[in-house]
Amino acid sequence: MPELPEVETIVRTLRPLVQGKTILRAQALNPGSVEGPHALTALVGGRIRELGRRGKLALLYLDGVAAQTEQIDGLAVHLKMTGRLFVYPKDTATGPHTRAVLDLDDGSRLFFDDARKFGYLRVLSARSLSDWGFWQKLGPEPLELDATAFAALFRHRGAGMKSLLLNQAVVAGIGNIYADESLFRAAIHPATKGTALNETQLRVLHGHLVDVLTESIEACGSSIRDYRTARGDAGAFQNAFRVYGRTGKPCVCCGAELQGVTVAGRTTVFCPNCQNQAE
DNA sequence: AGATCTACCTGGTTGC
DNA sequence: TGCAACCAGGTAGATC
Repeated sequence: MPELPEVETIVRTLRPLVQGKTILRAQALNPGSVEGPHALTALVGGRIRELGRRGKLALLYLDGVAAQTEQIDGLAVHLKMTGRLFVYPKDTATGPHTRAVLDLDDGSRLFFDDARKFGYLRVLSARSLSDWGFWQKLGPEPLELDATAFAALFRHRGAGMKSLLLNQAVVAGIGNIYADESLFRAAIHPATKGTALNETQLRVLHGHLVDVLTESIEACGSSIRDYRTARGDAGAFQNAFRVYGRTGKPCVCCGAELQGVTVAGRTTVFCPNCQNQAE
């Protein structure tokens, strides 16, 4: 389940494989995997200038493409649960879960594989972005915020912290894993309202969130099931989880049994002893 | 405003 | 062995 560190790792491993190459052919094997006003074929002729990331979106920026009268700026990819981006050698056959293929001018093939079809590709243009509510509402990048700016996002929010961290309009790129891990490290109960936390507690949370994201990026992300880097390697950060996926196991700090509950519609794991419920 | 529920989708796991 | 039930989870949209 790619969140910010996994998408960042994919972008970093993909960059040397595709940067500078030109897209000769673009096919959507599953039409439902392409969103927005443009067909995937609008990318043909574009040269991949740079790769980037925004929240959980991987971004390919293109030079030199215009579809009809519109300038095409690039491609956004949301991997959701099971999406993967892989570069294969010339003539590699598509697999049962390949949803889209970009053929590059050196013969290599960039596959978008997605078993569950939750993920999508979206061709970017001025029109495509202005139509895209999710993009327009995306909150700031957590690794680009200082503690003061981070705290300001939550201070006046009445919703629970877990729900706020998962809300991409509040802060971008956090999913279930890093929400649980950062709340545990900060000793904050997932249901604590933003308004119930003081400036110091929010600053502490910011520090732990930055740590957890940075450590995970250094470990090339967390591989639970499907996630792989663009080179096909598994990440290693799953070995550093303190709460995620550890329901019923002892807390690494106090030994209490970790509790699994549903918060904000998600499986949530926390330590009932270390993470006190604030009012 | 916030919480909760449902839909989307299907491979993997669990239970009988 | 076979198969049904259930789970994982990000986002959109509806409802309370």
